[in-house]
Amino acid sequence: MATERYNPKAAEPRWQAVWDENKLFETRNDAPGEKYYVLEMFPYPSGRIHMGHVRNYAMGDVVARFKRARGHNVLHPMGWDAFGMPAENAAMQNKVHPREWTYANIATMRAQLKSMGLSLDWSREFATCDVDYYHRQQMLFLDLLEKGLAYRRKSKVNWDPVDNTVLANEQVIDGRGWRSGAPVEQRELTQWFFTITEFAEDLLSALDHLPEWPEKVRLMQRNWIGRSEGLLVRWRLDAANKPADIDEVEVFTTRPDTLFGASFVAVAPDHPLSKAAAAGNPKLAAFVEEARRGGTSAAEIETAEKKGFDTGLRAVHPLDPNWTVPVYVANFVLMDYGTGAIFGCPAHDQRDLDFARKYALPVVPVVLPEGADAATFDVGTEAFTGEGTLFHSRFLDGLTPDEGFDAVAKRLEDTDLSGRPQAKRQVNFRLRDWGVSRQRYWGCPIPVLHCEACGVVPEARENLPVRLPDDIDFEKPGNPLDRHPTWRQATCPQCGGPALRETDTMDTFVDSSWYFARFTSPHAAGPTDPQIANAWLPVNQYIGGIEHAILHLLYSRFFTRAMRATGHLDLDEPFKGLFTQGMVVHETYRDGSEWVVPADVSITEADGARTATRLSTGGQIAIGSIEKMSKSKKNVVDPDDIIASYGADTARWFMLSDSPPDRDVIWTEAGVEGAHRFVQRLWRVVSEAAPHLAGAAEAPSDDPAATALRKAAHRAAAGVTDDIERLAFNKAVARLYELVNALAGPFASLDTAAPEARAAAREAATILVRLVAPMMPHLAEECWQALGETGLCAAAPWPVAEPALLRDDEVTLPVQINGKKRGDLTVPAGADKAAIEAEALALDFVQAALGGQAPKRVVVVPGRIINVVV
RNA sequence: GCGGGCGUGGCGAAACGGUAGACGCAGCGGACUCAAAAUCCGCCGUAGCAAUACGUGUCGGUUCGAGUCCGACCGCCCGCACCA
Repeated sequence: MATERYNPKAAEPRWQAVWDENKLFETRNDAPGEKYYVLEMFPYPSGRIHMGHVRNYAMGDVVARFKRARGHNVLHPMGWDAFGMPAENAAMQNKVHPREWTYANIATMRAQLKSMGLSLDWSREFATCDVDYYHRQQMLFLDLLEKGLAYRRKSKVNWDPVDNTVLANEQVIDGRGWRSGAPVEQRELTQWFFTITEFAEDLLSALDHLPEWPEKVRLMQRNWIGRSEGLLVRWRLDAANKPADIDEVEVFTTRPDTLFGASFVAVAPDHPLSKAAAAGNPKLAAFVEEARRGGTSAAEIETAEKKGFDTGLRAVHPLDPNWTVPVYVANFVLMDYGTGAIFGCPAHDQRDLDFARKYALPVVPVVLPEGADAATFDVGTEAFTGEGTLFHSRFLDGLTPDEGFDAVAKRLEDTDLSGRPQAKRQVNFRLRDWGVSRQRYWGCPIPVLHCEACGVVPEARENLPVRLPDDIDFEKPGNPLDRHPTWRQATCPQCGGPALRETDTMDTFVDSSWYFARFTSPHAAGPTDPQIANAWLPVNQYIGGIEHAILHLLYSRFFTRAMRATGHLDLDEPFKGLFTQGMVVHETYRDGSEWVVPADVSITEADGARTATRLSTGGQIAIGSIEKMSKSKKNVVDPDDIIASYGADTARWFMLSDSPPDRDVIWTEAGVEGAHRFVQRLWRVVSEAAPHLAGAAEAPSDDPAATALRKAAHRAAAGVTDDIERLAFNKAVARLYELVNALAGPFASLDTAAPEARAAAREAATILVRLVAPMMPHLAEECWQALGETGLCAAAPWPVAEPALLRDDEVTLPVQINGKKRGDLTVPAGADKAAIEAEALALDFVQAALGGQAPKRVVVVPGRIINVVV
């Protein structure tokens, strides 16, 4: 009997409407069931969704639907990371207000997401540019300010000359702005900062307690935080020619054990000592000036030649008052790491060695590699940084570097030259405070005022929100808030006098650092309802791209701690489980120098060679490498097109099949068609069987055919459950193909089957449909209905496998001779080793291999294998 | 340079130390059809008619047994990189 083909175009909107009407995915905070919070990184409303979104949200939706079916109270919200530069760029290019542009994009993208049939709670939706949201963010800012977690200081900043704004260190990639790609310059500005460094130690050590995070991400964060243990050591300046008001220079070192190999001290160009020394030395002043300016771009700094200038000053060795070393100003010493001063031990640090060779400074090895001869050991052009034994080091001789570290620390901590210890242990971090000031319009205004009388004053809470003005112009570069005629004018909440508003807005990474908390009570008067937020958080499963491994995830971890400090949350870690999915990649096509979109390309295959024809011209074009879908290479496939021609279920299924979710998936037309074939096949198998299942008996019988069906279904249930639990969607997909393959034959002959066999078939069909439902929810509803099941499949409980059906009565074991498989042996499931061994040894081919001899050894692993060693 | 990951058919990939290649894509053969599409059945690592042999980047090791564990090397991908 032929059935109608499944028509997703009709079915998908219909089921989406039914779910909506039933408010199936609206989550009540007090609903029964263990809470489970699934979250995918919310999108930036750039205009349209792309395949990366489809993959991300398909995965999250599988988890959400699965957990819901398992009886959890699932929170699965969606919102918009809506502030940011592209809206301003659009405003400049198209004369459209950023707000209009943003909300129009949101409307488009919301409709696209809805067409995917995601089980989202849209009642909790918000955009970070909603006044409601940034109002709460301003409250948070004032709380942070009050607690000393936000502060203002003058600092060198990364200035993006194209976007005309400041960038955080994290936003500078290879010396270029992460968004504009322009070489970043260094400028000095007064900026707002969050004290992320206060939490450095905790942010680092807590990584050890995030077992459900990818090791890769934890490692990247560890490196970013960059903890190093060292010693602060004060070097007195030789009294002979020191500057009047500076007596000493403090250096930070992680290798105090190599102090006896010291041959110079170097300070940063910005160091007070540089300035003092340059005062009476025009040449030095010129060097300092050049070094400070020298290469404003970070890229230049990295490749810049390492240069120094001898100040003529001498520093006294902390362990020998009669030993002095020259003090240099060096362009590679950074003022904002450690103390801005180092001592150089050329033998055991490559950079110091290069420097010493260049300026003819002594190179004295003090760590002897194992096996080397103390009398002859010398470093050539390569510094020795390995383990060994200290020598040429007086009281440290014979110690290991670690022991030497401790010995020096002890000696200098105790030494008391001027009423203070000469050194102290210190832990330094590479992590810097998070600069959040942005000189942009389309962001959350920083709610402070500048009063001539009172200085920087927080806006009064009753005056919040500080709203963005609507009437702005983007005719000129720079920050439109700065030149707004009236917006800046305000009243000082302290003295009542006139004050000017801060015109910096917050980095958009602030917006995304707490949105997951806001979702738990999106209408709360404060930033969160702490009780509700604490009940939902941490997010059980967070899913997004690896590109956020440092920025967004580190900021969110900090913000969660900051929100704890300000009483809005009571936890440290926002995301218990993190999954970073791979990208969607596609072949590229090129017509001469022009990239061609896949929709304009037809691929033909003959004799293993593939040729591409451009549809619009009929000409043959080149097939290029497989790359991340991007507008620049035009290798993008629009999700709308796919959904229109195949349906959302096909797109979802394809995204989940084939590639493991953490790896890149290659989007191919053939793959999508394969996925769609399965959609139709599943529909055919179920819908053609359905009429025969209506009259099924209540209980399945235990005849072999019925049991085989039941076993197949229950095994798949156990396997798919396990796979989804581990986010191995590709394996779950494979298992479902297997199940359908196993059911198709028996289902085709149901018209002659006994009622009991039909009962087994019915059970298998309902299990199959429910297993498929998280991935292809519309098709599942359609099948569910065809099977005559009541209620919605999306509300049906997850199938539970019966353990009895997962066991076999008999097992077939491979029999190996000397580790090579030579045959099989079928034994009862519970057979003991001795019985199996006896049976195996009686096999013809085993006897033949033995040739009358006794086996050297027989390995029997019940349920696994038999290996006869002859 | 440092750190991490990965190398398995034509392709995407499976495989608690236990039958390598499940499942899908592509391909090949057949059925149905006037024909095509769709669908169904079968084949599909290499060599060989076959029995069989050889096969998980290379070389070595551990083991009754290695894609999996250990060592060395080769290649690719990703992250970080004046951090004292």
